Amino acid sequence: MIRVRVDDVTVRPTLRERKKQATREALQAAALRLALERGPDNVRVDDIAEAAGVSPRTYNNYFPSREQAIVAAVTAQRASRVAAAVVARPADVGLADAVIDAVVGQYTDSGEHAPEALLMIAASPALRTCYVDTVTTIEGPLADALSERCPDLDRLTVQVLAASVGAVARVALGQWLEAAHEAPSMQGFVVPSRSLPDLVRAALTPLGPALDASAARARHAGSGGDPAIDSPRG
Amino acid sequence: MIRVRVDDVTVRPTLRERKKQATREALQAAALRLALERGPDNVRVDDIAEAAGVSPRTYNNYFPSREQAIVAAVTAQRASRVAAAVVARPADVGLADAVIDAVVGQYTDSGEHAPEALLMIAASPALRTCYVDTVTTIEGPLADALSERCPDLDRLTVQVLAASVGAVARVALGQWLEAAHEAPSMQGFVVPSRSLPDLVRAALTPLGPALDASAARARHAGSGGDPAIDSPRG
DNA sequence: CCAAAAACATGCGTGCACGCAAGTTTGCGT
DNA sequence: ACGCAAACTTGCGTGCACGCATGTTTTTGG
Repeated sequence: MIRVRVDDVTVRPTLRERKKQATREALQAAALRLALERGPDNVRVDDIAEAAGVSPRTYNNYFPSREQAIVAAVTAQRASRVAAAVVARPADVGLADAVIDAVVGQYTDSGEHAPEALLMIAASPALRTCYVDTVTTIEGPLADALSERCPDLDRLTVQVLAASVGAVARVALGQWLEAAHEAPSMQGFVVPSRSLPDLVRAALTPLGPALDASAARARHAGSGGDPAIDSPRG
Repeated sequence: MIRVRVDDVTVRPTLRERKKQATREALQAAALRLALERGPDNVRVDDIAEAAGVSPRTYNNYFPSREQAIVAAVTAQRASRVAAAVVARPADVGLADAVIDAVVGQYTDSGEHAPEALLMIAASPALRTCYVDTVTTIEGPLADALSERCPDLDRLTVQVLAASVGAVARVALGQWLEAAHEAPSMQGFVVPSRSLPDLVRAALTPLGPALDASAARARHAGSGGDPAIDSPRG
């Protein structure tokens, strides 16, 4: 049974929320399946809506663009997983390592999804752009996770750090997809395609000093400072 | 006479390019003027096209969305100015200071544009989103500027740093616009609106260590091999 | 268990982005 | 000066995102 944790109690979602979730998942699944069958350009929103058993208008109540429905099947719940991974790291590892490992971890075991879906996404510019843009989804949850791990960090700083991590992940993902869809023998010196986890880690590494420096600064000014207004995402 | 500098020589743009630039500026100006006159929601693309003397279809050859034409009048050339400012800083100032000052500088003297335009943008969610998204434009030129300033930085690192700066500027701008469009008398503890340059500087500050650390690493690993790669943790 | 209220699904109409296939203008070599 | 090729503009058709009004389902308060 599906439950979500809210305010230290697990509550069963209402009927309404369960139905919405079911519809959403049906749309995601239908969109991905049809896109894989016919190719991304030969799928109309009407087809997806019909396959999911809802009206075309309802489709747009769930997804703001056609591409997002296709991509969502692959990226669902990634944001919350990253956030959970950040707070789950032991408290004695540095902030930079915690964040980097958490993000990298989400791209190592991505094998649950059909690799053909990633190939299709890499092949279509529109889907690639949409897929890359979904990484910004992690900013909010990641900011919350950073606040939970370093309560002395002010809100602006956590937003800044979360946005940076998101942007960097976006760059890494973009580069990887670009390398993945191009012919493997681009004239050149650069290695055509590193493994995605390695690329993500290499991309996030330059950000490490910023994360650790912020954490250190927060520890210092921590117990003396103003009781800042840090209500998580109100 | 308008000239652009390319490869150490100033060349006069061809007639074609001058016309394109004129059309683009006409569209920008018309879009901004009509939006200010009637309000952003009462301007159709046909109106803008007609006011600029081109067909509606041509409009979309220049701008991929209606909002971008309005916003472009305010944000034109910002990217290249930031990049130029970065490389123009004396070589003895640190990379972090150079970048932060360059970005902050672009938001201090923004007074050339009518402040009413910014108010309108702040008031319309669609325009706000579009305006905030334009800061990603600086990523490319900024990456080039970073490479020019620190030639030993590998391409991935400069892209990562540029993307982070862009993301942070986006956060700062978003917060400022959010604060600017809300009622000025939000009863509360938080200062309703810091000045934009101060906010941008405060937002970029946590990123400083990452910039300086990358510059230091590049300097010291200088003419060597594989930059910015950590051994994968254990 | 029932009625009022809130949330949601749906149909319709509008405006917009963009591919395509013309027609037109500009650039450039001879 | 001439003519060809490339680039640009334009009209048309299609698919999509979304506001609005309406009927339907779920929640809530008694």
